Amino acid sequence: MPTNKKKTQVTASPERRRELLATAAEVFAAHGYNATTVRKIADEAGLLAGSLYYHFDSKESMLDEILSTFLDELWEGYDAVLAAGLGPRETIEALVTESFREIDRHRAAVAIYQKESKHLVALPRFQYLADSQQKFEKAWLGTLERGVAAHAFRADLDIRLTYRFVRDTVWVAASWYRPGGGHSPEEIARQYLSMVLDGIAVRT
Amino acid sequence: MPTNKKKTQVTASPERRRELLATAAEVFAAHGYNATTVRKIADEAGLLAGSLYYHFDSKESMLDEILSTFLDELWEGYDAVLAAGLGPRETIEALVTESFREIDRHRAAVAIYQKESKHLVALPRFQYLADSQQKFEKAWLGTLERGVAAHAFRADLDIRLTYRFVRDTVWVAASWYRPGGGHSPEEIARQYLSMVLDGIAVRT
DNA sequence: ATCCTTCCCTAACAAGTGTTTGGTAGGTTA
DNA sequence: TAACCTACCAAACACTTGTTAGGGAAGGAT
Repeated sequence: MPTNKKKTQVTASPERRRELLATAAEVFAAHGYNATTVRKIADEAGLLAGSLYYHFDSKESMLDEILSTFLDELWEGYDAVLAAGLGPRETIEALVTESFREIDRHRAAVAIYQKESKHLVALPRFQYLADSQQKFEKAWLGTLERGVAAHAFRADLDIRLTYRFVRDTVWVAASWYRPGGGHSPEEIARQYLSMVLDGIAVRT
Repeated sequence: MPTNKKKTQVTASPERRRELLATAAEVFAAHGYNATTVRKIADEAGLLAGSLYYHFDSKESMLDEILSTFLDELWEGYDAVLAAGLGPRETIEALVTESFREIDRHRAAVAIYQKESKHLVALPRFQYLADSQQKFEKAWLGTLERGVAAHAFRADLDIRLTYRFVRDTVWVAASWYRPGGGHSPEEIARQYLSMVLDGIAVRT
């Protein structure tokens, strides 16, 4: 959650920044960060490569700003859920629903995060990714443990495995989810929760 | 399943090829295909960049060979399962178990497939990726539908959403799975199936 | 009219990219 | 010994990469 200070040596309007970051995020998500040239971003945005450096001081800083603003918003939602004092099952439900809402709002950023965070975590500049991941694990794993203790969740499952499955399946949805594509985030969350909580098999 | 013909203008020993492909796959999986330079692969393998071109005719052809051999082996296993004439639930169980076995055997290739297949599908050279995905969807979706018809699986879930969830959750495991890390593929499959089929909530 | 700020362009840079060409050490075969 | 093959190296190639420097057009403020 404590992300980076955004020092840009420029007077620029924040509106234009957001526009450019949005198209950059789109391209990053579509082709991957490394495969994305700064010229391709500029092309998509309708200006020349060098002109991007009026708004940002490097390609990496664009990525940085995309990811950090996404994580800031994500934790705003998560913290609200965690502070609500819900029971374990209700907390899981709220976290999942909130996650799908974030995917809806930051589809590109989530896709980038999914693909690149594994390498970026090593870089000092992206330290906040490691922090976020740790906080993330603590929240989810803690809730699952609380649920097992309260006999809301089964005790015979490996809790770390369960955590990984739940976590990954939520976020990979960003790779196929398209806003306005028939399913609302809440609808997807409902279906997903129904499957994870109750299973897909018919109860006998 | 019908993959590429492997024309390499060289008399080379297939043993050395497999060695080099294995290290290339490792590097691709760790840093991503585009971020991986051919010099880094050569470095890791203990030779110079140009020497790789004695064994392969391009960086892309290495990727091609890695993915196609993986998919060939995968479909060998899948086809055997699908031809066994099992019931829907047993088919799902067998497919999931087989998938985790493939992740165990081809961890690097699966990780690469996960990250890169989305872009590669567009390239004519990797047409077989699209074919495989279609066949994959047909097998899984068909089995799920069969299960719903036979009252083995719940009828109130969106079957396409369920398919995506199940599919993704299986394969993302490649991002954290490490062979010889406490959990065998069969153990992971068992836990995963228990969760997906019966849910994590306590039955009331 | 002058100045200043904002936003972009032109043109180039140094480094790194995948790939090719020609050569060569060392073992195998004739 | 001579010819040959395998597997590599050394050095360069053409191109792409992220980034920078200097300039200029448009418009508001003075």
